[in-house]
Amino acid sequence: MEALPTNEGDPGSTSSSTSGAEAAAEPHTVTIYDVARAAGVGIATVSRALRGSAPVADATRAKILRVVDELGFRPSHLGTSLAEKRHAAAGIVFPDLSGPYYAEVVMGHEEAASRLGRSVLIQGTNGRTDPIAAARDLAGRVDGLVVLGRTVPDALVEEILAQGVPVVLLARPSVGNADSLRVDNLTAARALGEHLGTHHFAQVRFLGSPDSSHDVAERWAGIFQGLARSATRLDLTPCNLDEESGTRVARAVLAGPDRPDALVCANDEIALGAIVAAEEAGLTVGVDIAITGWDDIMAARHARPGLTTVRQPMRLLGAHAAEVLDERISRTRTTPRHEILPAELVVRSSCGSHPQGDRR
Amino acid sequence: MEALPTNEGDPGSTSSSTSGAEAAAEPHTVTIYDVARAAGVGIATVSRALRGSAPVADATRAKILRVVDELGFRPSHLGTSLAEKRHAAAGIVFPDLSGPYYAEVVMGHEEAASRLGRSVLIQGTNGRTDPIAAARDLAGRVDGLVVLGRTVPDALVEEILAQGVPVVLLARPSVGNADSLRVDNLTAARALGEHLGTHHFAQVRFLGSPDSSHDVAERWAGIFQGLARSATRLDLTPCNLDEESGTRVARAVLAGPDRPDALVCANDEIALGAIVAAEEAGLTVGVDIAITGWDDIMAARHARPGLTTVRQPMRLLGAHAAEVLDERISRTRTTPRHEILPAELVVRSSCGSHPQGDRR
DNA sequence: CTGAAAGCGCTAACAT
DNA sequence: ATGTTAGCGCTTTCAG
Repeated sequence: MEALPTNEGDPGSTSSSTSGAEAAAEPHTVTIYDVARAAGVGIATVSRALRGSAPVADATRAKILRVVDELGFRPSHLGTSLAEKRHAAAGIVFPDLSGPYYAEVVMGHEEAASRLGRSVLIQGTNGRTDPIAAARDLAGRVDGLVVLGRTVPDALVEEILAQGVPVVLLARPSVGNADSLRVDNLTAARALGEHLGTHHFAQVRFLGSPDSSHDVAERWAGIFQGLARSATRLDLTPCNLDEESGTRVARAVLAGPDRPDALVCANDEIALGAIVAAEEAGLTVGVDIAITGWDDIMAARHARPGLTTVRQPMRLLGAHAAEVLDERISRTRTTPRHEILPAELVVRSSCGSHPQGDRR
Repeated sequence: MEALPTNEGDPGSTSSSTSGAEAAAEPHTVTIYDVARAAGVGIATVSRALRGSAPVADATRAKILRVVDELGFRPSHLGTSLAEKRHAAAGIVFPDLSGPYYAEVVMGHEEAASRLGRSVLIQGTNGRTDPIAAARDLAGRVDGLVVLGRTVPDALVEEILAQGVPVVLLARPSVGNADSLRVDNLTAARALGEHLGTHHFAQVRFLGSPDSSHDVAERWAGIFQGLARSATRLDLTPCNLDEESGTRVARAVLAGPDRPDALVCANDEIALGAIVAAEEAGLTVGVDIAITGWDDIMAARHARPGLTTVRQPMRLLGAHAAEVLDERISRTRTTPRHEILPAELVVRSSCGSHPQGDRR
């Protein structure tokens, strides 16, 4: 297996031990006082020259800039922030096992927030002993917070809002006067349900736990509605949102009584896991059994058969959250905004239908 | 005194265990002074009671805690940090098109850093107009920085180190006395090369740009070495590290003269893109042509045929960086540490070999 | 146009 | 054990 030689006995000793002398003691960080003194002006003038908050004589400014450059002065963010009473940063909290979905949303957010001149702090709530404390702490270090899913309890959201920190809720019902962004799961789920109904499946099994997340609840409801008119039977088997759970649960479902001819999974990871289980059981996915996912993560389109799924605009969701948050932080808007982004049904061959956008 | 419930109706009320007086429009954020006054003590005592930095009489502490609760006091991170001269945060910079690889590393880092009591700031350098400025800015907001790839120029790394901010370099040659963490690309690449050589491929084509990244350079070198003893011919075609480029470049390569019977791609995304191109060309991957990737991202194992690749411990890389950085920040260690983590060759069927760890 | 000085909120001596 | 008082580094009146 992995007979890969780690590395030689040689512990990276290599390294340039540098000249040891210079790298060591940096006694005094350069402050605005140092610059002022060296330039023969007051600190206020330095501040003004650097941020252009007030007119400064050209000569003075030139001198200051030169000194700044010579001394390598970098204004302390801490000092600035304390004085300005703002962090120039936004935070984003995301839950549990962070799969591709959360990662995409976070990255999308970072890109947009960065463009808006705000740094972004991320905080997962995985193994955190106290996720509540972690979220509360984060709230104290940012000018605005994006909360993904049900990570943070409503009470805490209220508390954070009361502290004056704007909150944007993603994929979760609104709380207080927080903004919210969601994807139209219901419509897409209904479309998926109808699609399956049209193709005359006899027994559809939903893999997922509606009470574990609002998103999943909507998907389940939509599927239910979409199948309402057909003669299809619809059942539910609870399942966590990870691949391993998908495989395990699907394995049980396929081995049990009333074997369904379609597995509608709450997300792509479950579906990909289910595909493994189906193949194990000797079934040909897309022929003997239909399997669908949700999200359209990268692996969904590379799986064979291609996974029929519902595409969520993950990066956009994160990016849009940054914009919505920005309006609140900059007080451009003070009333809550609630938006619902559309999701798109992507039919590939895992559900046996005529593939569309699939390459096989 | 400051009870002026002038604001419009129905603020979330519920909230804290407060006496309800200050719930509405709080013009004045609760500071340590407010607590001290309300508790009839000095601010130092409040500080001591809250952080346990010195003994405080039980009665006093109790009173303070009660007041803190009533007023909903939360120490300002800004004030604390400025006084302590530390941010209690680490930063991580990652480059260009952030695919699954970077996301995994970042998430792994977040989890470990959080566990070490440090928040994490992320900074991509995608569309940033000025990535250098972005990185420099980040450096000013953290106690330590992780730099992924060649995002940040050496000179800037030196500058940041000189500011007294420890830096851990990931997948990149060390600079100054920064720590570095890398994956043993060379050994794994050699193993892959040998594997291919053993299977008697006639023409191997490497898809990737060795001069674009140190990692890619090592992979190319390793493949070269691994194939040295066989009669296999090895060529190189430059390619960016994304899927679309993979498809495009592979398309050209497969249509051109000297069609290779094996494509060794610099990462999984290129490989997945190449698979698309191969199938378009009517080739059966794993039979007519071998295709291999690098990283072992999620899609690699769900692709059909399963993608032969080299698994990088992505999350571990990020997590370990947090630990290495922590030693520097806490000054537990002052000499640079350079580590090389092992990578693992994962043979699946995309290279035509007997699958291992593949489900088909 | 520029300087002195008063904060921003908190920690940590230094005195009691 | 606890209060007083300096900072931490910067922004911003308030006076020239």
